[in-house]
Amino acid sequence: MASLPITTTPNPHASHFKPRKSSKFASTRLAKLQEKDENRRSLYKSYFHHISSLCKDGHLQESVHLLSEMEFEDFQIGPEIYGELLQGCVYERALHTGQQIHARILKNGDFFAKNEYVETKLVVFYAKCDFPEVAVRLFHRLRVRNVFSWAAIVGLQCRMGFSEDALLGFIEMQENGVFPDNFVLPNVLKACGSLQLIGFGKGVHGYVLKMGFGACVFVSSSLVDMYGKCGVLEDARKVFDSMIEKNVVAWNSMIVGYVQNGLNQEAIDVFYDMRVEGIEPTRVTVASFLSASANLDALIEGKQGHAIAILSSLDLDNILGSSIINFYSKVGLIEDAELVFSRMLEKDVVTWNLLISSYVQHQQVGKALNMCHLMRSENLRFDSVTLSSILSASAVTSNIKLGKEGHCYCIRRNLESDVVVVSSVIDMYAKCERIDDATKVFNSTTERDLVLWNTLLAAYAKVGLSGEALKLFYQMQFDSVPPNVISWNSVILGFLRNGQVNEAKDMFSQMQSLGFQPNLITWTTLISGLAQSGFGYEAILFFQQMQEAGIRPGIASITSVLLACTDIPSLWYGRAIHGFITRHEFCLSVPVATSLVDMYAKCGSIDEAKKVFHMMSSKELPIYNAMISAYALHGQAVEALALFKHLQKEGIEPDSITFTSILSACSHAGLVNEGLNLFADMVSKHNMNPSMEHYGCVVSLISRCGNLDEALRLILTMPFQPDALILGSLLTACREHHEIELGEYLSKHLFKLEPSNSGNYVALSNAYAAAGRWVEVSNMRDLMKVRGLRKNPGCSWIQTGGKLNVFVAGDGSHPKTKEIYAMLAMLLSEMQFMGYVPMASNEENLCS
DNA sequence: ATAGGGTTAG
Repeated sequence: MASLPITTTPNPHASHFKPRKSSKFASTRLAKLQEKDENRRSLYKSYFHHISSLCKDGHLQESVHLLSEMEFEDFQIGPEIYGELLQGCVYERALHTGQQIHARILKNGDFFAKNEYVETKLVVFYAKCDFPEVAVRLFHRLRVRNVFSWAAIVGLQCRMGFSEDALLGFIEMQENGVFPDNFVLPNVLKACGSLQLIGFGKGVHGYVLKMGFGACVFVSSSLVDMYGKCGVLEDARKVFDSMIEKNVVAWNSMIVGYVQNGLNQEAIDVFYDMRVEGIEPTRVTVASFLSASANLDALIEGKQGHAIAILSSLDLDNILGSSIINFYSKVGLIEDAELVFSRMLEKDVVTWNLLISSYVQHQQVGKALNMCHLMRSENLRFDSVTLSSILSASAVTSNIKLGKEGHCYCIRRNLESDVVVVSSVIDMYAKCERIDDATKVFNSTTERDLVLWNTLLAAYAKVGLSGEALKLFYQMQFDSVPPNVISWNSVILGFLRNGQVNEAKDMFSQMQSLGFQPNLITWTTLISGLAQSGFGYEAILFFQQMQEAGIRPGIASITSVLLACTDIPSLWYGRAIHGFITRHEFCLSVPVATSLVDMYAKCGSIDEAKKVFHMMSSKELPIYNAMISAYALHGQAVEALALFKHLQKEGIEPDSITFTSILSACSHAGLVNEGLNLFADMVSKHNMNPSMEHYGCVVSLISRCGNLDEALRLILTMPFQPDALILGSLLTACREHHEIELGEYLSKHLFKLEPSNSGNYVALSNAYAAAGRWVEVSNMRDLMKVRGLRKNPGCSWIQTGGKLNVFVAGDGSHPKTKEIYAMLAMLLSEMQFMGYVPMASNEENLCS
């Protein structure tokens, strides 16, 4: 490389030597001297060659030793020797030795120090040793800045991350008449890449072609890399394809370019082409290929990558090792990730972080925290990535204590300036139901990226703060952060969670008209939200539209649409969707099978529920729970109890949901003793704290047997404030047992608790109806109207209206029979007017 | 000249 002409006269002082006397004596003396001089000169030459080859072979100390020998022999040392030594220091990155040589140069005076060759070499040396202060100072003192010193300084700026300065240097050297060569250009292109200055990069590309550097593999590989970093993969590919001679780096740059732009399949294709060409992969190749495999969840490819790494006996450094660990954790093979981790000799923060985040993502929070402790005992500090994982662990387990500790750590270590960390903090507070703290942290941030906005948006959406969510949605656009699909999905979810179905549908059509493609999650949000708000039929329609839009449903959309079938309820649609699942070869996973059992049970076909249940070869707790609950719903308490016993025989520990189902089975069947025994077992044998729901079952069990006082006592002694559901079940019992006074008392509370729950109004109306207090019944209906309560096919007004009809006026003897029929007929037409298709039971009730 | 990790929506 640096092949500056070496001074032809080894000793610079020799040229100043002039003989003064011309006598014969003098001339023999002169001849002797000249001979001696000749000897010294050849000795000098041999020293020089010796030093030079020692430096090239990396024997720096020996060559410095020779330098000392020469100084001792009183040789005048020329620039080329210092040059060789400094070059040796550059190879070895031997800063200290180089500084010693620098000192010797200075000691020898200006003549050497001001030599262009030596000066340039010093700049190159300090630059390559990443010593910018000295390198830049020496560079500025240079009288002549040649292409070598420019290259060194541009390269240094590039390495230090001062990309702008590197580009300014590139411009300045040209202004000074120095033409950038194939050593400067890769650095310039790297700077363009890291600044994503595609325009500048294209200009440099033009210069490359004009000056004929296109044939240099270093320059062309850098062009591929630059285009890749700027995201212009077509141009990267063009340069790559035009390369006559491609080395590994060129191939690697192409692969890396694809991976970094999410074109993982393309990266894999290039990798295979490279294999076909017989190019030996390097660690960079395999690491990038593994990234692509990890991103695609490509199990076979990734395993091949690991095998290639072993077969090519690439050593397992931090980066290759991390890539392998990353691949195994992304595809869920944690044991393999652990194995690679244990085989790595030197682990850094990234390696540890990978395993920690992998544990968190697979819900193994205990293991993750354990790894954190081990990492600390290895004297490695947590960085922002570690903290993101810890905060995420706190979020998934709703562990506010751990979350706060994590937040405090971030404050102490100044990690909260990292947007990703702040997003994790906000998400943690949101998931721990501290929405105010989440807002507070959000407001304290100055730099907000899309994910940060989306995190708070999602937090508001989840709890149904649709107004706040919408405000945030507009505010982010005001702050010139354009929303993405996730933002839209959150706004839609916010409306649905707040019961604003029309607004949600509105947002859905708005996003489409603005060119956003709804994705699987958008559709699932809508289907699930509609199903949960009692719009089962619409949910099914959306499910159908989703097929038309060419989106393949996921597990969540299938379970949601099955929930929609239970909401209508429609066995017909339920069966159709079951057929769809089978036709589209969805495997009968536990959540899908569970939803199917639930759907069949709630749509009235316990036999089909049983069929699905028995189809599952390996049964897990959720499906047992669904089946027990199915039996409960169908009043088959004996079967429910048998299944409950069977499940325990299988060694499966019942959970809180199991007890809810089995208690509700007892409650429906009026099995008071069994129910109370199970309730006692749950507390004493299974060490569970009964939830409100469990109390609810027991309350309804006792109260339906007519023991309303006992039920009320239980409500008053339980460790919760009674919720609407539990008061509602007592209210229902009041209706059945004609306890109007207690009913009215409970209703007052209920209307305060849940002013929009029509069920409560209906229950009280029914109690009034049972007592023949028709004025109150009609008052209740008006009250509902005034409060704007919705009526839909699921609204118990219609259903209980029907029941009421049978209950009170069934024999036609009641004096108000006619009015009741009129009211029911009106309800039915009102329902049809609102666009609902009446269910068979509505009409049946009316006819009876 | 090329290389590894963390955050948001059902």
